[in-house]
Amino acid sequence: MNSQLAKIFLEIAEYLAMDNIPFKPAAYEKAARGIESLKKDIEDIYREEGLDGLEKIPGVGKSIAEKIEEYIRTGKIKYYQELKKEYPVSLLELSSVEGLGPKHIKTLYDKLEIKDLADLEKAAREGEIEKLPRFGKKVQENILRGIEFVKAGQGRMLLGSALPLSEKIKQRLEGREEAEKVEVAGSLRRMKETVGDLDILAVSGKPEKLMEYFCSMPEVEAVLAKGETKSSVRLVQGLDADLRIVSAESYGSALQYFTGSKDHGIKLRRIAQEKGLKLNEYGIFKGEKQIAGQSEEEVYETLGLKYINPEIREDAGEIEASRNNKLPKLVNYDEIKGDLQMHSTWSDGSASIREMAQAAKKIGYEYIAITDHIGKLKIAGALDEQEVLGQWNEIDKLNKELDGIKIFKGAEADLDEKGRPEFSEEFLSKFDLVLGSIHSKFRMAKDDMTQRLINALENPLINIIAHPTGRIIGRREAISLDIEKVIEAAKENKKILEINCYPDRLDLKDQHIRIAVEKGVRLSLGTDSHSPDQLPYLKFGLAQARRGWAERKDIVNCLNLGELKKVLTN
DNA sequence: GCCGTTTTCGGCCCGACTGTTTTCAGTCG
Repeated sequence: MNSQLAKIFLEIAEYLAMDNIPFKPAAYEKAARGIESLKKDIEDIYREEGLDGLEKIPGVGKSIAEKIEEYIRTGKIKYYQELKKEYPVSLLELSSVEGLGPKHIKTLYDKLEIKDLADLEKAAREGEIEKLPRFGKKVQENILRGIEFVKAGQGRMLLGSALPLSEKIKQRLEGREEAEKVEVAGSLRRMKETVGDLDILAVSGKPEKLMEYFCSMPEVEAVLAKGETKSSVRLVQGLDADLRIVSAESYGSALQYFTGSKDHGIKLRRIAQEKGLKLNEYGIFKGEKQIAGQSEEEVYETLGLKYINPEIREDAGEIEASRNNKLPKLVNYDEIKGDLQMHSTWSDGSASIREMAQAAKKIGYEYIAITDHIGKLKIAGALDEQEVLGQWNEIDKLNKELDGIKIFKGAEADLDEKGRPEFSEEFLSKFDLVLGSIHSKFRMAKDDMTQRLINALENPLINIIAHPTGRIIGRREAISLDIEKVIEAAKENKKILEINCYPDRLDLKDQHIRIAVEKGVRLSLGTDSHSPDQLPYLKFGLAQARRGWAERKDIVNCLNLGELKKVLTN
């Protein structure tokens, strides 16, 4: 419901922009972003708090709240349908083509009756588009290229894939003598779970040379735009990358500007205005004079703010917290002492327990939990009781033999439709820690599913709920769940919720983490590694934790061995 | 249409690049 509504409002924004109506498009876009980043189902908000609740959503006022109400009640929004009637075009589909905006789309419809991607492609191939006023041959070619890109289904890339790619490009640029400084900005620096493109910032005394190199890197498939300070390329990996070059005195303000988020930046510039200053990517200006901009710290300080970590720059209260000196002290990577979910060859992993433990020790961990699947279900080579005994035997031996790393006897127990672990209670009580997780019956009704997890949380034999919402980014929807009730149940039963670090899971996600943190529910980080090379996935889960405002005290992996044992036996 | 340490009206972030034009509209982030 949330993303459906967000899409409708984005489309309304496009319609209004087509007619050159000022300011309203930005208002609808902001409302769409506000709805998209909600922590709760918008239907629940409406049911519990009515129109007043809706108006509390950032960017939503009286008029849009009423439209949301109308949609929840009738499944339709009259205003939207009238716009749609006037211009029966697939707006979001068309505007997903790079370089195609509302004005062009209007012209294309008015002159050529182009309604969707198929119409667009046909007209472009037949050479109709270049004949239009203010269009030309190049526009037509760009449209055809853009259509290819959309059709290739290239959308956002997982953080887990984009981060290594950006590192590689960063290293390439850093290897050039004309590059004085290179940094990856954008949503990647904010460590969002997926990124739409790579934003790279550089300081250089010879920008032309660096631009030239950037546009000719082996990863570049096509150059979309090339200028003195800004270029844009399409990478063979199916992602766009932008390079912006600024001078050293503008580095901080440029980094701030290109890191975003959009709403965070807008609010900062408003604050600058209120102080009679101007903030842009080149610095903070008092009249013509630059008074800050070398470093991000300086930019925030000049605006009367404490430095804000990139992960929480979402205009979700961080600016107010910064002003009042109430920012969280975000959990750091060097505070992590172990990994609490991984698999071995005993179930579906590809490495032995010894190999996993040795790799973990090399990272510097104090402990790991081996959490192979157990139970009757044949998923992922689940162990039966006899096999569990064998595994414990091996873990006991390794714990005696290996110094400096403790291996916990863990298990990932499948939860049935009532939230019961499918394994004997006698055995479960002997594990050091038990993860309960859902691997089947993903489509239960919301109330039943919520109760399923609450039951599991009330079970004294279960310590942690693993990947609580079951989503797989880009492939599987999260289970239908009242997340607040689940978090509440975790609190009441003093249980732990997992942040699964696997790049396509990241579950709980940032917004859920923030609710858990606010309620004081403890969280665990588990990579769900199936081989040693996956242990570094921890940083992706940690990034989500930071995006959810988690501090050291919120993450059980920050406890030392003794402290953690105590928590697990409670 | 939204919003308020200039509050219920009058503002609304800011600049680079492209392509089609001879000064700028459109798009993007």
